[in-house]
Amino acid sequence: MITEGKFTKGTPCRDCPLRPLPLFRPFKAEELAFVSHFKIGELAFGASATILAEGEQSEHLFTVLSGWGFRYKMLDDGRRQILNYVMPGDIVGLQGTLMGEMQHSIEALSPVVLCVFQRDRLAELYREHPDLAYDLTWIAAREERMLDENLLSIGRRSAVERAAYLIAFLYQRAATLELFSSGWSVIPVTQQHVADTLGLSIVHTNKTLKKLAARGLLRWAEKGCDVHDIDGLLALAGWDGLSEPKRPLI
Amino acid sequence: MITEGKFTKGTPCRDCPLRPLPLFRPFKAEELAFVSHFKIGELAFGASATILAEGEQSEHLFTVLSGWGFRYKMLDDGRRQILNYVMPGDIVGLQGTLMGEMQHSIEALSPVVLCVFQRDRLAELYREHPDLAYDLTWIAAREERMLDENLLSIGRRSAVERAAYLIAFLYQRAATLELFSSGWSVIPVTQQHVADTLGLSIVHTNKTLKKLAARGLLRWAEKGCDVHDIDGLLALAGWDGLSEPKRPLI
DNA sequence: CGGAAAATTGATAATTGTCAATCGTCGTGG
DNA sequence: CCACGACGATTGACAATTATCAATTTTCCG
Repeated sequence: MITEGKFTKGTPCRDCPLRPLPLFRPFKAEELAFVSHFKIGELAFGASATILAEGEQSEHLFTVLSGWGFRYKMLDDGRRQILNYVMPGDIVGLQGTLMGEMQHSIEALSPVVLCVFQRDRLAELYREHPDLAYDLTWIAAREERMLDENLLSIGRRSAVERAAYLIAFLYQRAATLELFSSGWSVIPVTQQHVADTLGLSIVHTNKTLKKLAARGLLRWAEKGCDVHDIDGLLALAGWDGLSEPKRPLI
Repeated sequence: MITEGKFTKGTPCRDCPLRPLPLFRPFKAEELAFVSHFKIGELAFGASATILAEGEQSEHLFTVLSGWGFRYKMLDDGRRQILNYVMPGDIVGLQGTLMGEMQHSIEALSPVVLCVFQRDRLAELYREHPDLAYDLTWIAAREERMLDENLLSIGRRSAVERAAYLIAFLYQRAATLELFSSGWSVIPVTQQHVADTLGLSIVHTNKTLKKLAARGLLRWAEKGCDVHDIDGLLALAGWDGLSEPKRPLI
């Protein structure tokens, strides 16, 4: 298990594999130039590595370039709550960068590569590139929106509804990123991750997922959850699904 | 019940009653000048008025000048989840302003007065006042942090711990705003609000609060919760409490 | 005074958690 | 190639927590 990430120079932003996705809003040439300058390299982690730890002063700001991870907090006695998942295009470490210490940890679910940005230059970003500054706020507001949904789900949905919501949520996020191109759609989480996201015990989570499988909505596959019927999941959760217009990528 | 707010010219920012609080970071003269110009008036609501409704296009951006409110979402069948509370100095409507439609509603707990900002001028804020833009992002990150804590609480704490956490959280936020100057400390919520925040039923919430009262940690007073032993609540919740350095006010 | 909203209570039911195994898969070392 | 061990999934039995139902009581206000 790699805990320290491996640093490399990485690919230049102009060759960014993410930016061409239809999901992301177009980027002005000067913005691209600035971001290229803002990025100082890449950091690679293995699956289950700790990317950022609670209590750390984060020196840098990151964008996920590839891979899946999750943000979580723990209580003193070890109870863990997964707050949200991070996927390509997500910004990571912003809370820590703005407010000092990280108040949550981030762990890799699969091998993860981050773009590394120099914290010092953030002021320059705000000074010289108001559009990018706006984008940062936008991205923070988007995270808030996801957390609102999660809170609603954990607080008020039943176990089955909650599970359906979570799987549908992850499926849709990954689908818009075109992570399922290869034909099947496996979300790389264990049932323990699902349990820690839903606020349920592992045993009850297992029984709940079985119910969803019995309805033909999903199947538990090798190393994750294979979605069979996204519409069924959405209906069961009573959720409209993600409504994401074009979003910024930094 | 007032649903439409009453609009007035309001007090000029230079006489803002909030800004002098030690909680808020100092403000440069030019920032004050811009914000004065950014603010177009005030909007007053009565207790239990709907300040913003899910689905609305919000024309404006607001800062709470006085009063308590809460943000919430509902499922189709009426189940309600309170996401967070809003208090003086909090920004309201940012999600809607940035991303289009509001995805949650906001209701007043007590009479509330908002400062109203012209949405159109937001671009100008980003262009001309990078420090204020930074503050906006900072405030969004702060909200995210509070939501993280809430999520941890709802997902992983027991009913009693959850209730203790919530009351301590609200108490501390109000205390830093010096809302309890008059000697006693009553949080203006009903048990239904507590229930909808904790994700519990009203009956079980009542029994849970009784347990806290039996331990001498609080008492249910007229129109709210009177905190008797904040340290006891913090200890019971296993929570360190709010750690807020100076924060920006817009 | 009357009525409505909020708080309280006890009884009972449903949901979810805990315990204790078992099973399956997979990678490693012999 | 096979045994071993680790981790994750699965199960059944039972316990604890939380929800629901159905009153009552209390408080608040016009």
